[in-house]
Amino acid sequence: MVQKALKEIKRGVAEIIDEERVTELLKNYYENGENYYIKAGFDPTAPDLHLGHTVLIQKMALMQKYGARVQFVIGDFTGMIGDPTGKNETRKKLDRETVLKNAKTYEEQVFKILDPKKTDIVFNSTWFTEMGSIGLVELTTTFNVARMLEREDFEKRFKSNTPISISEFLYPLLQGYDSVALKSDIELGGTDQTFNLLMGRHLQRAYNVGKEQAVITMPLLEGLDGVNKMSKSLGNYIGITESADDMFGKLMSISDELMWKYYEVLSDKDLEEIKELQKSVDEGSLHPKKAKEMLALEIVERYHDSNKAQKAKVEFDKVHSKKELPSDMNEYALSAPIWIAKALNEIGLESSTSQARRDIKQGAVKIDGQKCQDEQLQLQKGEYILQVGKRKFAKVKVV
RNA sequence: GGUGAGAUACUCAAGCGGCCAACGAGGGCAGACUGUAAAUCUGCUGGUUUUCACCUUCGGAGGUUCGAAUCCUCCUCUCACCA
Repeated sequence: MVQKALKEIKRGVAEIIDEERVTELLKNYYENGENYYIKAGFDPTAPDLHLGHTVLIQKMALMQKYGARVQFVIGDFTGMIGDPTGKNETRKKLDRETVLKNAKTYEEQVFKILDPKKTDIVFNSTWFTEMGSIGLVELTTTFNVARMLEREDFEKRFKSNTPISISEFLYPLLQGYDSVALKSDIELGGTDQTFNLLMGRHLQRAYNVGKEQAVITMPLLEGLDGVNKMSKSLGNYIGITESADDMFGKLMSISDELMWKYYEVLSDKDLEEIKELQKSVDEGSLHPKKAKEMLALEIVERYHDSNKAQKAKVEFDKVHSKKELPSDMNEYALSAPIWIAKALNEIGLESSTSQARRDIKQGAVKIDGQKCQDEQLQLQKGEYILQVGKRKFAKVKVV
């Protein structure tokens, strides 16, 4: 049992630090029915969860089946500082109300995956406001600058004389202290978090918590561009609250190479099964598009349902493969006569009339399926279907 | 605290009195090709009830000039070096 659980847990992870401890926890669960705590921290500023986050959350959901209780930490205190991982800009301060609102949004999204009965949502300001400045200074004595500079990005910045603020040094300490306050058994995070996660171990020792958390890191999911990690600010993400059609479409647009990575970290299929698929594609017996469709269906199903997923697929084929019109389009009413460029701008298909003119010149604009050649065209009374590029459609009634 | 350098469109980055709505690269959008892929090639990438025209943009505020992103003054902010 333990081995089977461990095997499933290990799937797709980047690294497990202290695997023995994980084994022990599982054993204890199966033999004595004791639960254990897994922790993961989330930034209170970005409540829009995307598939990149789900890699982590799914892993936690899986572990909930094997006796884990999830400590879902909302970093409302640490959020004020901003994680220096990567090149973040200074954060805006968030007021209490916004934080709570964001937390609510998290809950709604996260319980699509996690089991609410086995999840505790906690705010780290709870213990940090209690800690006080003396406590904070004590916290800083547990670590030294040289070790802090071992962190790769700090080291780089230090060597290149890029400023590092003291508060940035505080961040890993604070995040690590969460594990002390919560007495976590395991902490999960992305590979870029490794240093911060290990800090939890260090601090648990320093504060004599009586245990040291194991660390599980998950690979970072590349975004739709296949290069950068999935993030909201880069706009290369698939949000879990997006409509079935959008989700399906976005998944279909990833490159074939990226598809296999997505399979590995996002799909519930066995690794062997995925290998089989990949083999059939390589041999040519399975069209890569088919393989991608299966992936897209699986994921859309997870966040919607199989019915909607099927519909999204049918719709997708209709619009893109057969080049037919989508079944629902936004409808607009305009008064006649109206200049075509103006109309496109008004209904939001184009950002300006100048842009509309450019697109018309390039042949990107279609009216009722016919390329629009005349940028001066006036739309007279009647109903038209306007299209810009391959994906933007609208129905317009001119009266 | 002292000295020097810089601030240009989504990002990086040219331009240093008229030829500048501003080179180039990345990104984005569109077209061709396709599997709405990827790769590749091509075009576009301030705005305007209408474009061989007009209007607004080069950190901010003034000034010089027929004319300024370019010169001068002050301010704000960044960065580097020294202390």
